[in-house]
Amino acid sequence: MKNADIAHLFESIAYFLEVKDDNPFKIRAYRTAALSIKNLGEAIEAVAAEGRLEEIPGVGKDLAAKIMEFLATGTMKHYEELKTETPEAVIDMMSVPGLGPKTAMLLYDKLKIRNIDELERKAKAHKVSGLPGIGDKTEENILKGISLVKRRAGTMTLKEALDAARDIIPRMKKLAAVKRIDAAGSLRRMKEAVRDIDILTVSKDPSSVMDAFVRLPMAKEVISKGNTKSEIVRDDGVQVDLRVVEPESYGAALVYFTGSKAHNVHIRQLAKKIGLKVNEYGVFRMKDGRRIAGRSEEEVDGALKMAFVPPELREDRGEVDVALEGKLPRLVDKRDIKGDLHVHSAWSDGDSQIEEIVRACIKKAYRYVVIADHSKGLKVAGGLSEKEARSKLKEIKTINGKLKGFRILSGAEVEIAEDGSIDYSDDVLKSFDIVIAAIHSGFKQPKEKLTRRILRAMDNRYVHIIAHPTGRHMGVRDPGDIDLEAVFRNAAATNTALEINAYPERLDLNDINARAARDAGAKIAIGTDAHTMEHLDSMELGLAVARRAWLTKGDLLNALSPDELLKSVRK
DNA sequence: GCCGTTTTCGGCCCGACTGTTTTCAGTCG
Repeated sequence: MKNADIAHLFESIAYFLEVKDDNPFKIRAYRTAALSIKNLGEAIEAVAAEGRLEEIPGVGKDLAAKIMEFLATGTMKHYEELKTETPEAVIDMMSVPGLGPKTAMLLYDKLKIRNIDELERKAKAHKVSGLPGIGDKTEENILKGISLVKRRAGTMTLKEALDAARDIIPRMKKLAAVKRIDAAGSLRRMKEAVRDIDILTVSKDPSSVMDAFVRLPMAKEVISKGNTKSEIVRDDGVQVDLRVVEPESYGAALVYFTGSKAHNVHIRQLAKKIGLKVNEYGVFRMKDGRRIAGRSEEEVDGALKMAFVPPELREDRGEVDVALEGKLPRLVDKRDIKGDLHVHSAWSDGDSQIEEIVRACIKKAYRYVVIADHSKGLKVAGGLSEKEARSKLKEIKTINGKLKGFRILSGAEVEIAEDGSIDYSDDVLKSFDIVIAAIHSGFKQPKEKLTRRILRAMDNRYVHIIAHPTGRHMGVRDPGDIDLEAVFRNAAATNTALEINAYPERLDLNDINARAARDAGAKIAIGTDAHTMEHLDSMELGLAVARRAWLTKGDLLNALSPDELLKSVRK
């Protein structure tokens, strides 16, 4: 899939044009197109082959031609040209917060700065202050920005962000001055990767809230502290922003600070068309400036004649139009989840005995758990021989005999070999309730081979679920080069479910792919891949991916009762 | 560069903050 490559090229072009001080709307057009292509649920090669490029929102004649050019030649002339005429140092410097194209270009022109280290040296030597429009303050801020860039390890996982927010929000909630408090931003949208944490509050006494915030024990550094907005950096480098608003603006502010930016732009355009203006303070009538909504998000969406859009959907992936029609899906909910479809026990590489897992799952109000230990092919993870697998089945039977209202489903996470065969014989496979097949080696194989392995595994009538289909590990390993559309089609055709693996660094399938898989007719299974009892909590993350994929409970195996599940996966 | 139940040309979301300015440019979300 070349989607990410093309999106990246368009984003780069946007930066180049910014440095050239080109038409800002043209720059926006490139960014819009890049986002649209990232959000695409299918390979852009396929869209191009069918002549549908201009159906992609934000892609017109020009950009369609550039995409075709890239697909045919592997390069884009416009990009290459801009790249040679734009100094790399300027693009580098723009990664420093507070440094935009204008200042970066100025620094490059006047001081011939070649990289960020050099910029740091010159700023420390006070060579930056005194340039036109730059004083001591700006120089100081550049140094602050550089230290921030150096410490910031890109993004954190959704789990890390949730943990950080859950460390801070309860402390702030205890303050008498805090009337309401919510996480906002990409964290509230439950995005798989989060850059900083945005928190929104209501208070009659903002300054005392700000004081308490910057004095939090985990606040290592205070970036800014104002009356309504402050920013801190935690000891682990995570930036946390806190804002205070009036109660009558809380809903509008929550919409605004939750984003996404593309979603906000879309609803503001929409508002304009019907004579309204939306900002972070409310919804206003254009003709007399009167506020008609703002206290709650429902009120804001309602004023725009939209159904309430759940935060997870606010990515400008069609949710605005569907909300206008009042046809948003009822997203799958925590209460719909009746079981975990992928848990490892101490039989292979898990920490816990089956009985302990059962107790933990009963606590979560589940009705079943699939104990899916590794198979003999994955020796490093203590994969079970056929004989051990039989002993495990016996133990499960014994424990099940003692349980009421809860059931252990016997499972295995089996290996998909190089040729797509499975490392247990059919006789062994059919003794399990649920068989999950997975690739654990050879992710870098060529697309055809990798795809064929998965397709063949799905053709096995005893394989019910494909685990972590793309094999990605955020920050460690990119997704394998796989023809996902072929996988989705075959999943539907063979009644093989595809997993949303809820392991924090996996989240695989991701939101976009899970939605495309469902649209292709595939069933989806959330599995935590838990190896410890804490890992069972990752269901929350898998559920977030499912919601961001627009899934309803009818799309998820986890929403079925044990009996329904066993019936549903039969081939 | 895209886009069109107000348009194929003339728009394109909206506001805050900061710093360096005497009215605004740059940056950010």
